[in-house]
Amino acid sequence: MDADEAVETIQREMTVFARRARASAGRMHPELSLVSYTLLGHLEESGGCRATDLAAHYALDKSTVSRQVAALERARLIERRLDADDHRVQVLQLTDAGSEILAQVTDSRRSAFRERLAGWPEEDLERFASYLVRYNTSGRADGVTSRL
Amino acid sequence: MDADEAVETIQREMTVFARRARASAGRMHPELSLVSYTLLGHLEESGGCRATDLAAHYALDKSTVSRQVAALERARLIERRLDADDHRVQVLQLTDAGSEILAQVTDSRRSAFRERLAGWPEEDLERFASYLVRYNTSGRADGVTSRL
DNA sequence: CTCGCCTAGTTGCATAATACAACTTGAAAC
DNA sequence: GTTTCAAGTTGTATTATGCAACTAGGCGAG
Repeated sequence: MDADEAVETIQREMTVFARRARASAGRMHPELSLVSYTLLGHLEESGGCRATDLAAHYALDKSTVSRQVAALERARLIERRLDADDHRVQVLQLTDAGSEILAQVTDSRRSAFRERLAGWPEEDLERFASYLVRYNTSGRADGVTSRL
Repeated sequence: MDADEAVETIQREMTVFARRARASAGRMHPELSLVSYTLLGHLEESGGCRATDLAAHYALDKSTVSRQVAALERARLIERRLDADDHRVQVLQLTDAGSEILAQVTDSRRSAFRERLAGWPEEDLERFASYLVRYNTSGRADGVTSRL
């Protein structure tokens, strides 16, 4: 395999993965869509952020994020509080219930991944993980170059 | 990083990728959605297959595939012909126009990927590609264990 | 052969995610 | 102060999707 072929394969396989993820995300966890799940995950990682940050990170329209956030708040999984300095800004944070649900979904997804990755040598797992990180961080997270 | 951490990272990063792909797929190529693109791609790879095969491969409902296929046929990108042996079966194949469009979209996606992967050592590209292939084929393509 | 069952595909219906545009409100610049 | 910009919300339309009910063709048991 040469570099061109490798790029081609990466393109195709990432697309297949994305396609399957999209098709099946809702079925594993009807209580939490892929979108909701990733939004909660980002809130956990970041320790709280603005709706605009979420929109930029995932290349979503702010209206979409607004509605998702509203739904998550209705479900008592996140809370909003007004930023003390700038009253336009709502800082979003996980509630205890949100953290718990997120942990549950993460666990069950992890089981599925573990099963999928069973039998891989540890060295390969670690290299695969580092490649994915490198790939995802190689584009800026503001949506400009992350549109793949 | 130990194996558990690696699995965790792979899970998170694959999810981020899937999320971004979903969010932005339609914007790069308004003329061909991610779904349509992958369906055409599969037809090219397989050299023609049934709607049911597409549904199984991507874990989609047959009704969804039926409608997508109808749209692709309306756009003259694919053709159906009845299987000679089994008249329930429609074999789907790319038209010349379909092949051409697919090639164009593939090219432009490839450019974006190349840019994204610029600077990666060839060795890493090849290993990344092989990991993705291994990951995607580790589940059967019939949707039973591919629901990630 | 015929009846019951299976498979491939279509269509009706409801839902969810999404984008875009118009709007509100608050901050900041001048 | 007025204009300009940024954060969010809401109205509207579109699209992808799943499920259920349906049609039509093949297959096996009797």
